[in-house]
Amino acid sequence: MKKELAKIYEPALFEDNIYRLWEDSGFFNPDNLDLPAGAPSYTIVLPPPNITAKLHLGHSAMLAIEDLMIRYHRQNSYRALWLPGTDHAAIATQNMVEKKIFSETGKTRHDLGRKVFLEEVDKFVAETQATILHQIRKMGASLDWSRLAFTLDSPRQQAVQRMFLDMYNEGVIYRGERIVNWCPRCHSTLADDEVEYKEQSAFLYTFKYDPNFPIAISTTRPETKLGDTAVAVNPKDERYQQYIGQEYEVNFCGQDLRIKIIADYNVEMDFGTGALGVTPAHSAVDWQMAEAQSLPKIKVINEDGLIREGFGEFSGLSVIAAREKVVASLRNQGLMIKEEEIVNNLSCCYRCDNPIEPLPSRQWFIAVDKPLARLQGKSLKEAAIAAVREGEIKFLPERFNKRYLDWMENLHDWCISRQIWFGHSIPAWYRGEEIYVGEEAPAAEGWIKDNDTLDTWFSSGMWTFSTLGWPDNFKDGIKTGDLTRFHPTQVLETGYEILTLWVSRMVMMSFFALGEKPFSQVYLHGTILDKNGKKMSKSKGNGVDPLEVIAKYGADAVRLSLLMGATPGNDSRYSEEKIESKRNFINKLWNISRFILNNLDDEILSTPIDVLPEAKSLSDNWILGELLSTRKTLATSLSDFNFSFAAETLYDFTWNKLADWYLETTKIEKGKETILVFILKNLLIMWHPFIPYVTEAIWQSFNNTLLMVEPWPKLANKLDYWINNPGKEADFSFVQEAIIAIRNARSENKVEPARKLQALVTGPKSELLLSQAPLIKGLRTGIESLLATDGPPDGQAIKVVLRDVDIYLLGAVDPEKEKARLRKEKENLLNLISGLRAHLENQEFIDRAPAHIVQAEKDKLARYEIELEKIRASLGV
RNA sequence: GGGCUCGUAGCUCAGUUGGCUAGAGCGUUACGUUGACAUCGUAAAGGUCACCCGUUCGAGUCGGGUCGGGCCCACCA
Repeated sequence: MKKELAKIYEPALFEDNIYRLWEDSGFFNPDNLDLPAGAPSYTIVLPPPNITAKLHLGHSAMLAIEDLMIRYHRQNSYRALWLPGTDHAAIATQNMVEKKIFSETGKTRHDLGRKVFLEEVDKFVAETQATILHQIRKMGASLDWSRLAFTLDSPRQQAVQRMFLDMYNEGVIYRGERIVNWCPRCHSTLADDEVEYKEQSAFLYTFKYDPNFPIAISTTRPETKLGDTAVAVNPKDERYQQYIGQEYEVNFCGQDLRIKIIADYNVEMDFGTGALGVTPAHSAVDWQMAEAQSLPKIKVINEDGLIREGFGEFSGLSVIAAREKVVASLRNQGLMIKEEEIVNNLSCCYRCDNPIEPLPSRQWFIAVDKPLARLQGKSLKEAAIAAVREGEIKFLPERFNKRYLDWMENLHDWCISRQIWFGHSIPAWYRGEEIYVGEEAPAAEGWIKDNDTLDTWFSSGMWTFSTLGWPDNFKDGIKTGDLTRFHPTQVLETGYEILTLWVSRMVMMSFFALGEKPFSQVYLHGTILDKNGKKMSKSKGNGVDPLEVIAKYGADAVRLSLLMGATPGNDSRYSEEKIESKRNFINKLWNISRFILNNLDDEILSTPIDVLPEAKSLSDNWILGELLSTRKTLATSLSDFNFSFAAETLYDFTWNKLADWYLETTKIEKGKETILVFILKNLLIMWHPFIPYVTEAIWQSFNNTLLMVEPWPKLANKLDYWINNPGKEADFSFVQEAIIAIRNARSENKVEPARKLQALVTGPKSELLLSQAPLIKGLRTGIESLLATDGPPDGQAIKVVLRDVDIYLLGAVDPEKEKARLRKEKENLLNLISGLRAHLENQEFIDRAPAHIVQAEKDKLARYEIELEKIRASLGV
């Protein structure tokens, strides 16, 4: 039974009910879809949002794009799985909760203790997670909630522990030292992106270690020079060639040092003296040089930012105090050559603003260069590079291939341990110098658990397979269950800013665990900026709450506004006007449907959808051709990830072709019911992945089935007929141009309502129109001759008629001007033709270009030649 | 410093491997409608496609350079 549609579409009245209807149907879960056994899978894992805060518009855009892909494939008989989840975001979450507790109670995490603090974090996580899941549902996202995951829930914890053990046993995970960013005040390490650089003025001191040392060095931190073991120069620097490889015993401010002169390309020749004192223990770059050259590493500074024991008068001093003392000593000895004030970047803690101290520290690492038997001798890095280079994994836009490969090729071992409390624990135990790795502590006494946790990207790197039942679904190298059916996934859709942080890690982790890629295609979306092109952020207060705009305009309008005008990898701007215009469109679609449904009865509505109705007039022919070519464009643009273009094509068809023209003709011409119902059903099916709510709401008013699982009708063979039908374009322009002609002709008199003319002029009722418009005799003859033609009308013929009509009606066209225009056009065509001929005679082009391009060029040439003939004829040549 | 990217109408952006008179939405103006449509329709105005040079029969599109935004990475010891 058909239900009456209201005059205005009010999203709030429908959305929640429809979401419930979808969810209750069970079809979000691909296991419940009625599909043949061999149906291909289509899997997307949702990039798990951080549970630090509620979602913003960027997330909404992500959801809109992914839901579009999933719904489209679900309709088209794929085993479509979209897997939801959230990320524990270790550091970010811990900071958030620490701040919250501190502002509420004035207590730090140390005051609470590890256990109580983690309970607080869990409370926070539960709250935000509920908010986030609610927001996701409001967007209409068709996620399979039965598979909901969290990077720190129990199945994921088991997976992470197992991964750590496997990697450790394979020698991929090892414990080693490296320079970390240490905040002496917070007593914790900082990730590279938590370090903030601040410009400050500092003194650059140039001096010699002692009078017998041949080279002067420059530094802003003389106190660290107590730990120097080398001086590095650029290998191309002629000044120092003779010293390279030599070793010197020096006494620097009372400390005996052994300094080797080494060559390294990282040294800039024109900075300072072009010679760099290498302090392996207190500079990341120097550490690398020391590793490369096997230099000893002397620790000078301790975890409190004080000079360590064993440095005589300097021991126990702060770095600043030690610096003053060293400088004074150098001045006294006459070793100081130059002191100049410069501006440099100071590394600071993002939390407390204090300068950070690079310190060596024992950490857990993943060896990215270790050859692995399970990867046929390739290292993780090599496997991850090969997958992209050989095209197994593709990026969109393609330019991110380069960024990925550049980053991968320069990748060093990945430090995975973090000195924070919230996160996956490290399954390692220590007793003195002994290390044991395993989930349970060894039976013997005295073993102490590793206190650190894992980098959050360790667990999110496993996201594509930890969510599909790994490791239980992976026995003896063979995938079972969900892993067989859904891995590798088809598409990873995410923001380009986490390409290196996340995407690259997923590739390595998947190759290690399963020996296969995690996904085939990576679609990278841009960032949603505010109206002025600025990033949205809490501190600026320019963020937009998706729930608010959904409440105001409906989820469909928000989705469509985020999909249209957004291209992969490019940022797009948010504006409320844009949402408003999409809201208006959705209402238009509602009213188109309402208009059609009001003119139909129940029987016709049950017409099978895969029966192409018969076209009885030019306008029928035209609109069906447009519908089917729109559908074709839509399918190709969707498979090319050209979402914006897909939506625009459909939008243009719906509004400019269907509503503005065809529906108007049906107000005059009756008997279009079967065509209208065919168009309406197809229209709703095609729009559904973009704007699921309104389309489902309309569909439900006259169907018992769910639009969500309504397949696109099979019309392939018919499609070609309509697309190749040359009448389809002509009819439209013919009508339009006729209207213009009529209006121009009658500008002095009263004008017939344009839309009536539009309708009348196309069909059998044109007689009526013509009798009312005696002025347009030329048009009449034209129409009559066209109507008399059998078969599809010739577009060119229509154009010729129209030109005649134009000239006749206006009487104002200067024949000379027209001739001049034609001459110019002729000139143009001649140029085109000779160019195309030359092109086609070029053997290189014929050999190298794909066949369809060559054919297209040939077709073009043929068209131009025909056109040229016509112009020649009208010029009387 | 290295790399990437963008510059098209007042604003936000399309422009599908170079092709006929460069498009859309919003905004502006005029006229017409208000029995599918918080309207809607028809039209108008508005662009040296940042600039220069080159390749080509032909450049918004390809190459080189200049200017101006944005992003990423590295980082001055």
